[in-house]
Amino acid sequence: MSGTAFPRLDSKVLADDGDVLRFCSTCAFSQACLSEGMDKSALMDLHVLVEHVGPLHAGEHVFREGDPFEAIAAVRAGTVKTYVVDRDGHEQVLGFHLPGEVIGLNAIDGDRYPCNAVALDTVMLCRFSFPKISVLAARLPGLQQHLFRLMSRDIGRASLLAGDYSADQRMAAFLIGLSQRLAARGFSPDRFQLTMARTDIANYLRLAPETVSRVLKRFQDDGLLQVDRRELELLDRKQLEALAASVLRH
Amino acid sequence: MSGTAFPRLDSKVLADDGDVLRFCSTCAFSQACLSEGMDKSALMDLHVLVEHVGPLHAGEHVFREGDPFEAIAAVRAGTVKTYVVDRDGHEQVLGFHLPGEVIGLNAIDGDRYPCNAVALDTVMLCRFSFPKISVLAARLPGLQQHLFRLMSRDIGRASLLAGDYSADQRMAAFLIGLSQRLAARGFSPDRFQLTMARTDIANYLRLAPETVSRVLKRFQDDGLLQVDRRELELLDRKQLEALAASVLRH
DNA sequence: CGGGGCATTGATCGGGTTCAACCTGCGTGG
DNA sequence: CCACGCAGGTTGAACCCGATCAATGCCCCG
Repeated sequence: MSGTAFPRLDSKVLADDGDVLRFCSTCAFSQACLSEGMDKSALMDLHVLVEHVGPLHAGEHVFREGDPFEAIAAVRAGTVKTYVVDRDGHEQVLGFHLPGEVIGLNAIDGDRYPCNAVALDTVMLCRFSFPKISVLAARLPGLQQHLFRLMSRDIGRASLLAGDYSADQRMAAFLIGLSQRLAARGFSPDRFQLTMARTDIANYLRLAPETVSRVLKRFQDDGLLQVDRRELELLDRKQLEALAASVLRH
Repeated sequence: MSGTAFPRLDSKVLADDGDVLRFCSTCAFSQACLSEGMDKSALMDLHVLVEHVGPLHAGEHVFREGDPFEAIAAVRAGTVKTYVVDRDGHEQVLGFHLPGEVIGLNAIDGDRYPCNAVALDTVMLCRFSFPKISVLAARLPGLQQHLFRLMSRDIGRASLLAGDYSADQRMAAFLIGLSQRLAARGFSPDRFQLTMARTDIANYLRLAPETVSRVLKRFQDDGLLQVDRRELELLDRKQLEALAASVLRH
């Protein structure tokens, strides 16, 4: 459980190309590239450099801070938490990564990962060697464009939570954001699981765990949502969106 | 003063190639590309698509939120502030951009600029058409790599201030960061001008302007620095760095 | 049944905001 | 040349949101 999963390559899923393609047809990264103007043969080039990693189980690390940077990865299933730990041992959660989202982009500047990435539940990944995908991106404008966009999006996303918002605004933005991202991947936007612990949410939103509890409770009392342990249902999306608006900048 | 400077092209500086090169030899963007493994002829390709913009004067905008995105720009001289304004009119400062730094990277995902960029003093820019530089990046691995690194760096930088740090830590990190970036561009790391207003610093650090005043005063009383209006001298770098350490993650 | 980790709830505390007044340098016009 | 105005900056006092500390509750798993 303290080992790192990235170096390991689950080679049997690479047994034959047909298998790879079948697997990868569900990989959102490839699909997004397609929509960015890549043709079928280009997609083949992309697929041959994919390594399928997983399943990883809750608590297993994808990579750790300081590991040599070689690859980015697209989440295919599950949730990955990225975080850093400061010298006094406090954990700072950088983000939660759902299926279809890419991790490791913040490592490109530098030869080592600047943060940890850990599976919160059972996680499947597509791993892309960064040197190789760089070379490929030079040949495939659609891929280059896609990478540029992904990184640009992360820059914007990172500044979102930097604002000085109230606990209510932060929590609403977190829930609405989660809902939207899940919806984009075909999951229900109104009923979903919080795959992360309260303390993780708190660390991510820069709040105390107690505050997370209280805000969720108040939201429930006010009829905005229904929460039971990690099961969540959004009841008044309008009002939550209104709260989240200034954070998400609609 | 309410117009946008980006569309305008100061064509006379493009009169002949020699002139462009002379101008651009001071452009940090090109220099960084060189160090990223680009050869001389590749640099020429880069230079022919540069447009030199400026001088812009304090208060003039480089671009505004919602403007169609066409180009990124490297600051050659002066300071550029990027910011957004939320619906209730509160300004949120995203960053200050010194000579050698690139603005507009967060616009790549989307066809419009997601923020405003304004000159804080007299500013000179190198403007790079993004479609053109993308095409060029596909031919020049060094350039592609450089763009990837720039964006990756911004992702990391953006999450820096997202942590919940004390006012002292934020201010120290701001000053040390500024000092380091100025030093990297050949300016004095110990004596420099705060080109931005106190309220800008406050908005950037998510503090009240009053807090910025008080912290600066206390730092001065404690002998950490000397500040007079916008003139600043760092006196005890060690201690400031110690304060800033957890923010800057050394 | 017992234990341990996570979550909730209550009481208190404190850093930073807010509100308000005042200061200070500088440009402007009489 | 000085009075005025004004924007940016500073200082002081009260307040408030969220943190912290402490205790209790609740599941899940052994």
